[in-house]
Amino acid sequence: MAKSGRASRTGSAKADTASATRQALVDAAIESLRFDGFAGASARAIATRAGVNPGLVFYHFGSVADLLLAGLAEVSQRRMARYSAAVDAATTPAQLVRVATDIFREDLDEGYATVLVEMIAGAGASPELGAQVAALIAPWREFAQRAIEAIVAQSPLAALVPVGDAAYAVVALYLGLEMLSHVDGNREPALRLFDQASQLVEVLGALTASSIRKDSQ
Amino acid sequence: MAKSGRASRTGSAKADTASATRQALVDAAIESLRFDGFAGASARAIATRAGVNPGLVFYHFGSVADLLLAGLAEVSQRRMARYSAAVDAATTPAQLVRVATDIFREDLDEGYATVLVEMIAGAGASPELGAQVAALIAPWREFAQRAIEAIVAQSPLAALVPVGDAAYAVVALYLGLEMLSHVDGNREPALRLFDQASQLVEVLGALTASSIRKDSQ
DNA sequence: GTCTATACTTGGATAGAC
DNA sequence: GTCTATCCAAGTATAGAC
Repeated sequence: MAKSGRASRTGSAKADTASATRQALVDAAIESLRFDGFAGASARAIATRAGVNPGLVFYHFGSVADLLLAGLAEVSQRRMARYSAAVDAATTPAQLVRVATDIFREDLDEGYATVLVEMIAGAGASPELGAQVAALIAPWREFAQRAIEAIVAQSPLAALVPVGDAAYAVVALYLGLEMLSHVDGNREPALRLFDQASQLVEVLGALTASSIRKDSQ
Repeated sequence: MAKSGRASRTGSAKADTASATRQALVDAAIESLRFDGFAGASARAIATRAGVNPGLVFYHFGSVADLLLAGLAEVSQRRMARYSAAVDAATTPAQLVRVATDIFREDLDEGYATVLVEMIAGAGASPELGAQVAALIAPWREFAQRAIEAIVAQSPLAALVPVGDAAYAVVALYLGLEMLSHVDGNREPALRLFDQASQLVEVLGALTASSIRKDSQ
């Protein structure tokens, strides 16, 4: 709460019904992407979930696509805050991967990953929408790149694969794991891979530490 | 040609117009998934591409979803033949990865990967369709697993990650790379990763060979 | 058996009410 | 400024023509 509270440009005293409607529509758009998919996320479907008239989609957002983009932007923002806080709190690479695993599990269970996948797949047919979705996921590539840099910092691994390419692969893997686990109705194989990545990082960390010890002898 | 030629159960001499219609619809469904996306692949859109009456979708396939599944099955079958032949021809792991890279490039350029991604993402909202799509991609997981087994055979790597999980990751990565490269309109980063995988396998192959030599000394 | 014309439903968008 | 009633286009599905 207290996010945008009252105080719109109209300064109306009547509890800012407009921004309440906007927010209800954005929340409903997210739900609809999750449960109806991009194909089923129509103005009617979204408005029904929000409990408002379908016309309000167009009044407040201009088009269904723009409302869906607002939904994706909100999910992206919420999750970026979550991931950022977790990454800042982690002190070792192994900790970082473990905490990322927990948040990824949330992404699967709460449908955030589904929203992202539906928007990317749905936007493929439209160049304009595609470009806007691409702009919204670009920060995630950068975020992944920073996280990877933190993991491989001062490690001989850094030279093996360019971190930009590695970040690209990590984001791609994230998307693919969501798709497979969602269509299979089974998230276990995906989570197992995260656990294995966690172990791999621990092993690499130990190797790097010992090689650094050797170097400084 | 000469695939099912004439000779339907009716035995009609008039060039089997029915199966020609069916094939035109399946081909159009594939095109529509590729260019219109799952959301845009309506009976009308597909029938227009095929140059036939929309009602024929329902006469021949019962529903749009079933026609789309037929399209996916056809793409899957065509590509499995292509991949299988290539894998059989490759004699070394490095060759295998290189040849897989070439076919993956085809998958991106010819839209086969798009068809798969659109169907998986589109099927997410419907449990029935989801299960059918899952059944169609299961053979790909098995195929990936066999290929990975061939690569890591007699290698110490085999013990690091279960091949089933590795196959799951490879398929997920394939799907994610298609999504990212499609939405970005740039396939280069994805192809670069394949090249790097190719180099990695060559390095691992050399390491394994030398360790085997050592073992047998 | 194959296909077309058409009925019916849902979706996108806006003119006008409040 | 906010919202609703309503119009038109597009989608699904089938009854009936050939």
